[in-house]
Amino acid sequence: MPTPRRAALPPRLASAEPGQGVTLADVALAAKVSLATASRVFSHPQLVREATAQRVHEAARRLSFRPNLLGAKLRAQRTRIVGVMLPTLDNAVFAECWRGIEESAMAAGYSLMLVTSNYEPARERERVEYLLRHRVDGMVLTVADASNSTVLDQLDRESVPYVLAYNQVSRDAAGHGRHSVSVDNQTSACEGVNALIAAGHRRIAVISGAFTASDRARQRFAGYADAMRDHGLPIREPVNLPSHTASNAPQIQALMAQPDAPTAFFCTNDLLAIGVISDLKRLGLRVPRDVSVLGYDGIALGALVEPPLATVVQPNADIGTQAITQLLHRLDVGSAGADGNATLLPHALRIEGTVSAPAVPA
Amino acid sequence: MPTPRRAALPPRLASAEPGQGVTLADVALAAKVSLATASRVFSHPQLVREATAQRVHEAARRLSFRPNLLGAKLRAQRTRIVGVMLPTLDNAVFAECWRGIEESAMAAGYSLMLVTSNYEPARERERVEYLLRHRVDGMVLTVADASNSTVLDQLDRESVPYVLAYNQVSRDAAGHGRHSVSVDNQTSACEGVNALIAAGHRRIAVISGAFTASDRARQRFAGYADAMRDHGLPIREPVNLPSHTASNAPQIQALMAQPDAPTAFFCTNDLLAIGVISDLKRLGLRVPRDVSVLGYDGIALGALVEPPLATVVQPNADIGTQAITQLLHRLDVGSAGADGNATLLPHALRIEGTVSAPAVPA
DNA sequence: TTGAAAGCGCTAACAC
DNA sequence: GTGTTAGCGCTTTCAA
Repeated sequence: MPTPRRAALPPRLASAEPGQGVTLADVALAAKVSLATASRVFSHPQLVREATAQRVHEAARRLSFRPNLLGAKLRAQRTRIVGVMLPTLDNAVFAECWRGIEESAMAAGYSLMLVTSNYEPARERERVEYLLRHRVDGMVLTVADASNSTVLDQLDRESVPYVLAYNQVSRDAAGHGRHSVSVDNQTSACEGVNALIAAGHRRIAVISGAFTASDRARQRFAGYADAMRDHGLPIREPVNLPSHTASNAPQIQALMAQPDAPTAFFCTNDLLAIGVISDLKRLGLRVPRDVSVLGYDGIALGALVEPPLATVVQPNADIGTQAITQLLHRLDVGSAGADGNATLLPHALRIEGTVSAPAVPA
Repeated sequence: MPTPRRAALPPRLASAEPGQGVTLADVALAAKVSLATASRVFSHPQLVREATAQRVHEAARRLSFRPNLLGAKLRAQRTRIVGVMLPTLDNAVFAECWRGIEESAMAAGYSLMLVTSNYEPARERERVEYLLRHRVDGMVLTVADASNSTVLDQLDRESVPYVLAYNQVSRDAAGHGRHSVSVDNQTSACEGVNALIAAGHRRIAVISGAFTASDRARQRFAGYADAMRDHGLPIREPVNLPSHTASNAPQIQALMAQPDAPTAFFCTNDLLAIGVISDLKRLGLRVPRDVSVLGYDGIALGALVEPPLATVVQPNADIGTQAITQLLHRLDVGSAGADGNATLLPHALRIEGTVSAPAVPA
């Protein structure tokens, strides 16, 4: 029979589970110190004498004391919880990013609360409100469109610290104070398309996710346009595909049936690229022999398929790590007033596998 | 200048942000009701007169009141937070599962806290302790090995409600009271391999993740063994690959160089299968013409590649949905004593694409 | 270095 | 229906 704690505790379930119901007060009592001292042992060890701390630790161990973070958070008016909002985990880009975030946050003693927005602004608002109710100290998020986002406006208004991941805020936005961590979408996309051009392609089409759902897609298309313009090549209208997972053979087929069918595709993300490659294969076309395909993202999976996916690589885990690190730094140091800075992480080009010279040099 | 709230609030930062610092007491004051009534308006609306409720809502709106969940949770001794521990999000299986979990939990008014264990028992223990400190009401988790898991033992000991996802607890474990939601790994794997055999294959090899890191892998191998034994075919030692992402061409090559090289591979997960297919292609082998490959998981990506990945499909989002639903039901109804029940969800076979008859009928 | 005491924001008896 | 009151578990002045 477990030692009965406390004389009588009517509304509390008399649990036999260790840790359950054992409070800091119990520990203090057992260690014959005050509640305050017991608390200090855990939050400000340097303020308490070594011997005393030992006694408290010992008592805590004996009672299987497990701190109730709720009490601490409520009182401290700081939750040490960071809210994370990502569009979806179904795209490996964000799953990889999460890994970076989780690792760094845990190491820094912060907790996380993850929500996904599914690229929908309405859901973004709902989820952000949810995070706010949990009194997260700050947020790391990727929004559909950073340049026109009601959630970001709200966060700014309420001065909730946050760092954007993947969304690249324009440098000249003049003091909106938005922090972001991303690659340079436009420049990197431009370089990718340049590589396509260097390989001999002149008829290059863009397959993209919905522009409204992703400012990245827009920026990457702009990079494509830059490259084409720089080389005096015709800029084609992008093909906006709604979803990653559906087969879009019809659209691709229509494109390939035209007399000036593209010899290369630039897809604004890797998942799209993988789908396009399959669609091309189903049309009897070989990649890269008949058509080249360039993706964007650098998800691990791309290196796993054969031929490996040519792509513009962004450091996904790093983006997460950097974003959370910057946020935690701001939270800890409290440089809330610091002006927004857009961190640009280096990207890389992986031009191989699904990209080669066009069959018939244009 | 914003209307100053409260006479003086020394330690509190006089913030101009809406919602920040506005408490239920402020709302009660503004609505000229007691704190208790204000609280009831939100938690037990049926206990308060309509007109009063209106006044409170109005005041809340005017003051931009945002409930502080921390206070509620601390007092209520129920957090309405569920901890979720998954091995990794890098495998789409779990990312898809998360979607199901998030959707259902949000709809039911529960919050989530996600952690990943990376298949490491040590990290499982650490992360579970972390969740426990947050006083989650229960957990949905996938552990490396459910039949030998210190975290599960701990959870049982502390009678923390939980439901396993993917881990399939043996039915005859006699009252350990473990709840789980999964497909029948062994049976489904057996069926998959049977399909391979039906297609004409007799030399079938298994490529698997580390058995120690996944009880599912072991169960699926057992299913393979069943099928082979049933047909009087030789059971081969499994090839255990450490990671999903690395190329394992050497091992595959060695296998294929043998005189009795397999004509088909059964991979215990889809990611592995995709890697194996690439490795085979790099060896100059065509899939499925020269070698067939069967995966396991049914991740969306598998249908996206060409040829589509033949696989044993499990309902990933459903596994998440069911697991969380069962847990929430237990939390709400409180049938804590109910004996563990292993829910088996239906699987499906997708035999096409990467599986065909062997080139040289054995 | 330690203790006493006052809450953080909210809910839930218990009265009226 | 509504108000009064007593905390949930913890941190943190302020004194000693």
